[in-house]
Amino acid sequence: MKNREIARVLRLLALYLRMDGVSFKPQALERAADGIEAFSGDIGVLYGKEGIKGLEAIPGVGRGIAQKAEEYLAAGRVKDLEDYKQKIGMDVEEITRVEGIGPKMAKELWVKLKIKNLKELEAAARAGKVRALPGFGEKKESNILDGIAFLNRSRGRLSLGVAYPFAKECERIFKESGLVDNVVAAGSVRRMKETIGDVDLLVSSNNPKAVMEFALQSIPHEKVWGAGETKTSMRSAWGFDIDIRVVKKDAFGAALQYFTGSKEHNVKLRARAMQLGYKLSEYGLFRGEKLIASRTEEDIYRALGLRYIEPEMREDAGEIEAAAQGVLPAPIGYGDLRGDLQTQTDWTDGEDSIETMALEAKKAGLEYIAITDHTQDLAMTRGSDEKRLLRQMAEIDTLNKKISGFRVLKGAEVNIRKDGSLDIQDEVLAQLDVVGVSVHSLFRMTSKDMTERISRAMRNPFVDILFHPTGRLVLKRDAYQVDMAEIIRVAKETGTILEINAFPERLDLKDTHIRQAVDAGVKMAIDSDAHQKGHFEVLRYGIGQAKRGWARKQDIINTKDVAECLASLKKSPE
DNA sequence: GCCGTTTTCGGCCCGACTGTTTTCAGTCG
Repeated sequence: MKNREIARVLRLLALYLRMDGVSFKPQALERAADGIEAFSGDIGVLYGKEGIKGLEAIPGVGRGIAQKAEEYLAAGRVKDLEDYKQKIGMDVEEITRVEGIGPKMAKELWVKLKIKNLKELEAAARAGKVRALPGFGEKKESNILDGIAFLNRSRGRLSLGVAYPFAKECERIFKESGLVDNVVAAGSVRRMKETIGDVDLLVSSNNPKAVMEFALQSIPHEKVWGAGETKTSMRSAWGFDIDIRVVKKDAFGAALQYFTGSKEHNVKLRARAMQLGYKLSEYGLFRGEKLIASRTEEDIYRALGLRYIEPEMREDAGEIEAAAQGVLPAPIGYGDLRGDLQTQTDWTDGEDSIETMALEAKKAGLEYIAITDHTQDLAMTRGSDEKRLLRQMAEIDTLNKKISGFRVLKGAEVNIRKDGSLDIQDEVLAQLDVVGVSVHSLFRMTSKDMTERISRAMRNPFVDILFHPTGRLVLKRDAYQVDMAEIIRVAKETGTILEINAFPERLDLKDTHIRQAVDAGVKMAIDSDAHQKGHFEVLRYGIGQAKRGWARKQDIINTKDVAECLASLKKSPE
């Protein structure tokens, strides 16, 4: 599956063109990259079947870009891009990851200082060489160092949204090989951690040698770190490391438990085993030489006197103690959501129509969605004012008469202004089914000001849900300064729902905040924040975080049917 | 380079913020 590789190539080419000051072409390339990434099929297969014409059917892809995709599929490279790489010896992808540095400044850094990578940029900034460049200055230089420090903290980690699909793709490749009894991507992917260091693929087979050979052939990779009889490590073509381990069928459960981690969970679990007179390892649970359990994880936990602990909860956050006392809550399950309370459409920055989104959500097994397009302050998304919002509401009424067995709710993602007021009048908010609010500007306030700003919005009697409450972007930007304990307290006091935004670059609330909200008895909603029809699948990442935060089905309002869900929102005053 | 209830050429999301400026370019969302 080369969709993502091709999208990456197109985006990189766009970056180089921007450095050269080329206009419009970069947008076209980026749009095409979006289209290719959103395309549900395998672009290689599509090309094999329908050729260039097939590629051109993807939104944003015309003749020119289709030919680039063709070139990549055939040769694994695109000449235009290789020429640029030849000419500009800077890792532009890496440099522009620093917040505040775009293609133009990257070019300046290359031309004037011959900076090739992050390390050299950091050195130059420390030496005070960056501030001297035109358009740069002291403040910019210090922001660059901050940005690099943030990147270093997350170095080498991938977002769950990138790693998970590839982990599943690897599982599929092995399943279809016919060589294995079982295959599971263990490690932090299985625990649904928000970022992933590497992927541990665990395979059971009686023919390890064949499996290892198959791995080297079938997983696209750049480099092999080591290839032995039962373990192969490589740097995948997707840019992260994969370990593939083969174990015997009888020991699969023990190995799965061991390689799923977390390390801290396992340390505590082994200590418990020791106290009970056992020894626990990746080969099984033993009493002396005698094997007690190894076939399944359930067998092992049961033998240790524990209720089964789901992978997402294995972080040594009190789960072993709770399981031992029989008070570990059963977390929400992946099939429990019945609705989605945040989606965007082509009325603003989404790509698909209200109807397309509704039909796709229905196909994904949901019973209702709220349409929550942006409001007027977000001019760049063509956010709605009151008048346009009313028109959209009328359109939704018409649509609901047309679709059966599904309900489209009228909503909005209303902007919270600097002083905590909203950019839509209360009279119109009163007519919406779901009012979400969120912060989209002025992130650099003091914690006190930001907390007051958001609290004031939550106190509005028409406001139902606080969307992505902390504003963080995974691996990209820290949360704004805000007192979450106070936000949770005000949510409880006002009956405001807190969102678990499932979009992998947000995952906001994060797991630890979810746990705090659960403890405080605050209700939450898991939303996709879908911007196109293919995005409903991200809900699983939100559910994963909810599990990590010990949220039960009853803590999440969109596990209920539409009537009960609406009843969980604030009652709009008459 | 794409695309078309503005349709085969001529547009392309656009306003706020930041840090650098003395009138603005670059970045971000």
